[in-house]
Amino acid sequence: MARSRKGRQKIQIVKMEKDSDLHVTYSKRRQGLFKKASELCTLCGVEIGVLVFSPGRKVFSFGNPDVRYVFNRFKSYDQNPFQLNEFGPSATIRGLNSILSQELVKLEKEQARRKILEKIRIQREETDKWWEKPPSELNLRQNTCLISVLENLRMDLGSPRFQQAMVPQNYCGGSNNNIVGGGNTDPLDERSMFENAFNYNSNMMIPNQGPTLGYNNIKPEVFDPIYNMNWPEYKHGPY
Amino acid sequence: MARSRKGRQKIQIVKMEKDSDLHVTYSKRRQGLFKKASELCTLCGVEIGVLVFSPGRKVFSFGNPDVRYVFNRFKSYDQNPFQLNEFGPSATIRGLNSILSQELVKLEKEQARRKILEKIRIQREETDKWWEKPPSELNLRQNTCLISVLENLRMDLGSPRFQQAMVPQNYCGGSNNNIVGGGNTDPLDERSMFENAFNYNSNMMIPNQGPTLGYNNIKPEVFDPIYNMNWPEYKHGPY
DNA sequence: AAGTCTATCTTTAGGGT
DNA sequence: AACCCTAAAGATAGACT
Repeated sequence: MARSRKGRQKIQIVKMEKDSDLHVTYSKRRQGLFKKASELCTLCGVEIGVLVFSPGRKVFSFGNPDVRYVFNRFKSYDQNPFQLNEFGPSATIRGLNSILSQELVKLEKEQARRKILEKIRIQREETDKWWEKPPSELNLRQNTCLISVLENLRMDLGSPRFQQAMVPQNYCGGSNNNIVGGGNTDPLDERSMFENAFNYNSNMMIPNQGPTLGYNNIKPEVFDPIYNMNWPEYKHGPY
Repeated sequence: MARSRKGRQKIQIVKMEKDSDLHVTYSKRRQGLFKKASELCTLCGVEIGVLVFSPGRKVFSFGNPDVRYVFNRFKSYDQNPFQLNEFGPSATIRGLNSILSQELVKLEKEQARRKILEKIRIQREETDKWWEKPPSELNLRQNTCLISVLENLRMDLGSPRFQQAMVPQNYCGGSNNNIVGGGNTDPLDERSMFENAFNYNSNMMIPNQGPTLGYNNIKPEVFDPIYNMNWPEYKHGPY
């Protein structure tokens, strides 16, 4: 109960040099950003997708209704020559413009739905932890996956980067502007790695009412990956 | 100089019903969101992509270094079976994991650079306002574009939605949850439409130092579309 | 539609546990 | 790393231009 703590200090908006501060600020502000996005979704009923690659090269996302959906919607705008290309649409076809994009949005929605349903179907069909089975029990797709993993492993065995990846190392900050840089969490901690592997949620807290889908005030065990994907599992490495 | 203006009032985070309030709040908060994203980029040196589809179905984006780049990076994570798939990577191939994703990131960077350079090349090669030329002067690509526009125009001429699009209308809010809804800006204002057509910036103000590329304290005439795309041109319809 | 103003709400830096 | 706490910084609702 000390009387005068320092309180918030003004900071310059420049790259933070101290690694531990950067960690903390990153986590706090990412959470803040997602909250703002969530509020904007709810207040204005808009669709938003946010992707953040942490300094540790992990992916965090916010999406309403879903990151993939939002970015795919963008992609079709991007590719639709009548809506937006580098020349812009002719003034003579402006009425067509809105119709086309409306149809595109409908189409996307349907396609996205189909894809999701198919994914769920496949997921149910194939049993858990297939990679732990003997190769003879794997289907073609799983075998192909395993084979190429082993191929690549063989090819990369001599590489110095592989040696590096095999010993524990912490995030190495400081060197800016190089997204390939940075390290891993301890690769010897197999349990946490294993848990990281799944599409767990990042325990995002949205204190107020969140967007239509995928959020609520409760911390769910697992976010529905259809509506929100946040990698990796929060507890084992948010950074 | 009235002594007591109301000041900020607390609001519930629920869909705003009054259309004019929603407009204002959307604009203010979108700006706030982008600023937060920008600050996070700079402070922590991370890569962020944000896409917002306004209630009027227009696209606004923030990206460091670029929305498309960030999404593509995400996509390769998404598709890379060793990094993140619905099963998760086997614990036995974890070292390979980081190497693969590092290589992928490098590859993406190179590919993105090539694409951008090619785009610039094409853009310079083809002259401005090609659609105003007689068809005989157009190249194959431009002609194909024009033809399909006309084809679609013919097909849709009878549609009631086309008739609608041809008369002025304002944004029609209220009906939630339907991204296909909403209207256009006045289609008779050809000048503004024409200006909208290009990848103009949305005059985003970033008071503090922005991310590495594409931002500064000045309001530029045209944002470099490589680093930031904000549609449509702000002055003629940000909503 | 965008900018200004201002009181007030919200976020967060810096510290502690 | 993930919480807590507090004071200050920052964002913004509401009103006006």
